[in-house]
Amino acid sequence: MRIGELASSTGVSVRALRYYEEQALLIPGRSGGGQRHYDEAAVDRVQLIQTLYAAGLSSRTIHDLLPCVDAKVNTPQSRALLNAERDRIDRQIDQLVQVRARLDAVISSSEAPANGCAYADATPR
Amino acid sequence: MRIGELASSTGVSVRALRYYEEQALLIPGRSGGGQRHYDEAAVDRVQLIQTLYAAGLSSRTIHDLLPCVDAKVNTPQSRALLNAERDRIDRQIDQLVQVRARLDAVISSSEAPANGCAYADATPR
DNA sequence: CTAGAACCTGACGTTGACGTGAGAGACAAG
DNA sequence: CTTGTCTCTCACGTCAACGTCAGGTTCTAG
Repeated sequence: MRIGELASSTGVSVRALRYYEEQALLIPGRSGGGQRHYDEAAVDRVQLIQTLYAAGLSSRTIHDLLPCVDAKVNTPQSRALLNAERDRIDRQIDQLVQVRARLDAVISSSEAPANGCAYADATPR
Repeated sequence: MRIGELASSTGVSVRALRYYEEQALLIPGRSGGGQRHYDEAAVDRVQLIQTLYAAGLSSRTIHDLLPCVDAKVNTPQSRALLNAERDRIDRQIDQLVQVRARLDAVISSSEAPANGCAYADATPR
């Protein structure tokens, strides 16, 4: 499949796919006149990349981790990287849980009907 | 206290504190010659701001939410914003938990001693 | 009063993950 | 063969949360 089809079937932009190649995350083949050609597996790969980006990983980290996720290479460096990222995500989850709890506290107190909360006028910017 | 003391007692940079003021997150008083002057409560406020930034909230969102967290105002708009951010954080946590699980799977399989994992040569960039 | 540290206001630089044209080539349909 | 759509490669623009440098001012210790 060509880049446009992969883009529409994954929901990411054509520009993003070219960027992934630039970052060596997803290297397509080339057909005759130089157009990119992706196989079916690219769909899952793109979705994995998007998931990792959404988890806050950088292109560099994703590039280093993908071979591990593919379970093809396994070096001391890659294990260290995996553990480091796992710990980072762990801390990030803790942070988010704390913030969520704080927001929940504000929400429940503000949604309690007769708790004396005053309505202020909106202050648009 | 002046900006330098607040900076060192919170761990954020002087530049960041000026930026917070620019974003209307923390407005200090001014002394005579125009120097910023913060009260003690500013320390907690700065730490709250940092926490919210760490949770991925934007300056704009934090600006809109701070009055709610202060529990002083309570409008339909603010409640909608609170719920929206809470849901966003919820989804973000889900994402992170999934990625963590995936990394854990890779880690446990790669750390299993005799599983036939091959050592590849490092591919530095 | 004076030196030096801390502070002030612009204003441009940085980083990452793309967005957005510009100008030209590739490819399927008729 | 032509037209239209898709694709190509530069290459500059964007946005957020600051970093950093310049040139000038304010405050504090001695």
